[in-house]
Amino acid sequence: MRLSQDIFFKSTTMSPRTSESVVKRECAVKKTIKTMEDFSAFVGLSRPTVSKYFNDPNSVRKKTREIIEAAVKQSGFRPNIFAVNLNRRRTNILGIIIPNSTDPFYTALTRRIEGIAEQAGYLAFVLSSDGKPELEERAIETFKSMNVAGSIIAPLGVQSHQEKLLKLGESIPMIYVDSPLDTVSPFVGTNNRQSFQLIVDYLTRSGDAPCYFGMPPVNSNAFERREAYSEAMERLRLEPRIIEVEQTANWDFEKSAFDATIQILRNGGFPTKTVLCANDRVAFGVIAAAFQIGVKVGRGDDCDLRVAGHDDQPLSRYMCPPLTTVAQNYNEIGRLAAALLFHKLGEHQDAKFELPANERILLNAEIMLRMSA
Amino acid sequence: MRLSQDIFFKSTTMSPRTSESVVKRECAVKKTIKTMEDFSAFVGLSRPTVSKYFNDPNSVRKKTREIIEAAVKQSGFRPNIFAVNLNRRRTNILGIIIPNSTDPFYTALTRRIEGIAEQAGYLAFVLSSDGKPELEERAIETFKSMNVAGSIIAPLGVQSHQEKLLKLGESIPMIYVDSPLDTVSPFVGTNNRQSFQLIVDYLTRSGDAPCYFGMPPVNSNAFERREAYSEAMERLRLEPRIIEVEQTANWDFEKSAFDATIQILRNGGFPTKTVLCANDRVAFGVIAAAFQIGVKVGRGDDCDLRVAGHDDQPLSRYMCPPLTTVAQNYNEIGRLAAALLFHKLGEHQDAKFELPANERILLNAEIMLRMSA
DNA sequence: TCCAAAACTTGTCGCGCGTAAAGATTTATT
DNA sequence: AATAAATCTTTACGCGCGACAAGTTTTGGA
Repeated sequence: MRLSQDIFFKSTTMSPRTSESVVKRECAVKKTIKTMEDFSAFVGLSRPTVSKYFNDPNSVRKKTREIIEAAVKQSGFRPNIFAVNLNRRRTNILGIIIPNSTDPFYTALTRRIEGIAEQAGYLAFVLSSDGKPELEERAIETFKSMNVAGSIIAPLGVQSHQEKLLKLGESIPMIYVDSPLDTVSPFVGTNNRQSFQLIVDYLTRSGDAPCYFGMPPVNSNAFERREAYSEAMERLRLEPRIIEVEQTANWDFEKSAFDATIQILRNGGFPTKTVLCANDRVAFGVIAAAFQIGVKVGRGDDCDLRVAGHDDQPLSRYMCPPLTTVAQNYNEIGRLAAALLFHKLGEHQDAKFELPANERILLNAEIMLRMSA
Repeated sequence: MRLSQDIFFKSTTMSPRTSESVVKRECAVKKTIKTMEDFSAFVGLSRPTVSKYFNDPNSVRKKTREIIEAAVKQSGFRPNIFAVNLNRRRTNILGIIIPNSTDPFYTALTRRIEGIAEQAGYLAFVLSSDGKPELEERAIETFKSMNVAGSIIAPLGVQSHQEKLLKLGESIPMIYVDSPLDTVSPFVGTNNRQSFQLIVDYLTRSGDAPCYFGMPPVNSNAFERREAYSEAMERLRLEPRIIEVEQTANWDFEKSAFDATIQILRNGGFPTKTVLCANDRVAFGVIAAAFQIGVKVGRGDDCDLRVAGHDDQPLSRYMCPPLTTVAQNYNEIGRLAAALLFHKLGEHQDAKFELPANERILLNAEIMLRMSA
């Protein structure tokens, strides 16, 4: 055992290599171990070695690793995050920005990414732009001041301060999810064309052709999905019927859809007996309004209206009636966004990862047939 | 103007006090300002003065403040978060732990706290324990390694590693929300006794006395609410009727309630025509199951079953039928938790804040009468 | 047994900033 | 105009750790 003698408590009291009583040792642990210096004295190794371990456990000998791990378990020591990241070439922080922290779609996506990040040794820091471009900008600046290793962003789209985002993108790798910022930046999301063709096809075959109930123009999906609907309809040589909705970037989808539907149903109803909504939350509003007006939603003979959504929110299957929708694969979106980011960071990927040349990934969606349409 | 001459770009090229062309200045900005040293040279002030400004803008003269603020706006400079927090007595980070990141109740609460924290100059770091005690523990250790100034935690309760939490509580101020960790730690939450008395009273007056449909035992609310229901019933000299549900700590409330309800309705139905659920998400599951079985939910004469919830989730009003429930005031919970924390941190409070001696705050809930009961 | 490679050691520097002390300058007060 | 108070500047240190260099010990293979 090679222990320097200048730290009083070490050799006999604290080293896990000694066989002192656990009680006594734990006392010492609680009182003293604050820094990696303390900790390295505790384990009886030099600080650089311990530092190496924390940066890459495999960079030290197995025996050494086991000694350190035992000591970590015993003392609960963890390197100070600020000190670690102050002096690193690249921090181990990932920045995530979502536009709405109460929307289950984004929280589910976030959760997935957090998990992957943690496994890869990164800490995910999540900020919400809360639908406001200025908050999105603030979040970006926060991440810049944190020198994040990379960032995954679900942008506000048209409202986003594109220059700022692109400028940040120059200094750190950024991946966009959910809705693209532009036509060239790395992106992972759902193929709206495919998903809307899927649902339009189904609705058309099984009943009335759908009209389209849009979402507020909060991001580019609002436009893309409307276009995708129109294309799918034209492909079937049907005339698209788009319901005009309020064009303010309001994230309270349910409420605006509810209010609009009440108006519509009181003034002659929808142009067709089938309504395809831009997303599930819009559909929730439509269904609730129909219920309250007394219009029966569903695909039975006794029903007045079919309603379909898009996204497959966690609650969609528990609606009355359960919502027919298209499932966005947020697990895959999260996984691929993380994979794309790690690829740009030069991280080792477990599975073989085929990177599309243009760094843009569009995932297919899956139709969820339920009772609402 | 007192500018040291040892930094080439300063006086003529970069100082905002000079009247150089904006173009030229912006070039300089982009290229060079990385540290507070750079920035202080840019504004033509000393670094300690600039440092003082960032710690408390009011600690410098108004004129100085304006100069710095203009330069901040122009350069976008923000002090490196890691460096700032490495050397501070107390960091400006608040740690928030919630048990489920996809539950709108917690996300709404979190959002509120984030906003308040930001206004007070703190950065809220949110971690989810995802229902798992080991993740809750990890989160605590992460916060410890970040030396967070304070923490707001919605604990897993019985499952929580109480010792760890209490140990952390010794070194940093901690406030518990939603469900208490024990009977003495600072806490802000809803008064389950009051809220359940409210809804039980209402349900009893307006129809059948309710039976109680519990939530999985994920935290102490599960027990407290059941007790609160029983008390409210006994007060009315009615016999409590509690439906036995699966006793695993499963956060997929809707699914477990849905499955259980299907079973119940197929085997003779509920003991009474009114079901009071431990929370709204449970009620969602019950309502969905009733719908699919063909049992009509609502308070009309043509209805078979009344269902009430607790919490007033954002979607509750859009259920079919809209859910009668009790609204937890998460705005107030968030505000008071933050206020309590800031009080312990010795922060100045805007409004007068009456601190209860035992640091425990129970808020009354408000009944939301809708169509489901 | 010997030797080179691997793994460790000691020592030092600096990341970007907070903080404190001591001196210089500006501002407000009389 | 003179003086005190407020505000600034200069200088210096250290937070906890990553990174690197140079020296020492351990390890494993022939």
